[in-house]
Amino acid sequence: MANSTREKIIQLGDDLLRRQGFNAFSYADISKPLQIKNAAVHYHFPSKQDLAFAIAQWHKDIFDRFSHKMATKEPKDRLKTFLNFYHSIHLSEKVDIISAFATDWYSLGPNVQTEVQEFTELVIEWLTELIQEGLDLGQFRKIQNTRTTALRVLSSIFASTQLVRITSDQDFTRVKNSILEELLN
Amino acid sequence: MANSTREKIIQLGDDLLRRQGFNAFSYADISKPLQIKNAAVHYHFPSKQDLAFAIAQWHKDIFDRFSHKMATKEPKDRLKTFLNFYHSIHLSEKVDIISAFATDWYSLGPNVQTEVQEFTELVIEWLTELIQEGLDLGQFRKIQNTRTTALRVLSSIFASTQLVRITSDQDFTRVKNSILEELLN
DNA sequence: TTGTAAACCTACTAGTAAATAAGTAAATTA
DNA sequence: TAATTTACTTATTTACTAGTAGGTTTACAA
Repeated sequence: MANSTREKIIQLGDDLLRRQGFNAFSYADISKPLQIKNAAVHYHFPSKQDLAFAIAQWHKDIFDRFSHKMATKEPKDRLKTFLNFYHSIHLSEKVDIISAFATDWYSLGPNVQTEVQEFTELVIEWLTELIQEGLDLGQFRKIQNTRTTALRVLSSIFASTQLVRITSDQDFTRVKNSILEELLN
Repeated sequence: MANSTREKIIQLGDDLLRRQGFNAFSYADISKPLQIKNAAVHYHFPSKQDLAFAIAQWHKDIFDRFSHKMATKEPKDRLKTFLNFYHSIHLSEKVDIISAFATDWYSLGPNVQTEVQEFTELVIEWLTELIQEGLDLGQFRKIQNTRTTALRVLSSIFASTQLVRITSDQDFTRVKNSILEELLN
């Protein structure tokens, strides 16, 4: 059911959430492009919170599949793929899903918040393990505590998707390369 | 006129913008606490864009005074003061003004965008100069291109004000100390 | 063939959003 | 003192918001 209405709503909702923010889009912004009625969106997601929850869940699923597919690759390549993934986000004028949820944090219900927290922890742990493996294999340089390094990689990269909206495109590439240079031996 | 109604509106608007986002607060959220009417807010700021513009301008003024006051201090102390300033932001459950504007970027009119761009460039340049001076004085370690370093400091720190909403308080301190350790000799 | 459930639609409500028109009291200026 | 301006209020308007009640179509199962 890759192209079911439900799936289309989630994908478009995700797009709007990350492009404009949770409070900047309405059910009409979803129903119109999909050529369905307002009520049809409410049929699949009774409240906007339900939609937010589904979007968070969707990202958890995607990341799960991503990390499984990457499991066999070596740390260096995993990091590069991760950074390139964020590069594509920035090119599509969206921001990272974590920072999108973070800015609208106080508009989210408790169950959505929990889901986002779980997803974020998943990403941080994945990055932490990646860095630890890279260190063990001698591919990476030891900088600081692994979680701290993971946090700095994550925050640098996702702040960049926001910052480049204001400054210039080049600044993203700068930061991206700087992260690689810093870590790689 | 530090406590004029106009000033109060700007300060409360700034607070709401950075706590909830531009599209998550209304003129009622401003008028009620100030015990004035909706229309009184419109008297000072005919449109919400005008308010956003005034907030951006306000931050430019504040930063201007801040950088003048800091001009005589040495790079190391300037950086520490800068980081502590962001620490206080995070403690007040707000996010940095730049990232607040960045997330709601496509809700902003062109003149507001220009104002925000000018402010952001001001901060980046200030940081770049600070780092360059620190290097010249031998207080800082050379890592990369100075602007790149400035961008990484800025993005790390302001992403952290968002990220800690999701993860934990400790994570902010981690990142903050990591920035200092990385730069300082 | 009948029953049922999924996936909608039509039509609506109640509430809230930004914004405006017109009026007023108090202070400032000519 | 008269005229004007500042800083509001009262009272609306227009447009949109999330959300709902109830009806319709389609497909599939009993």
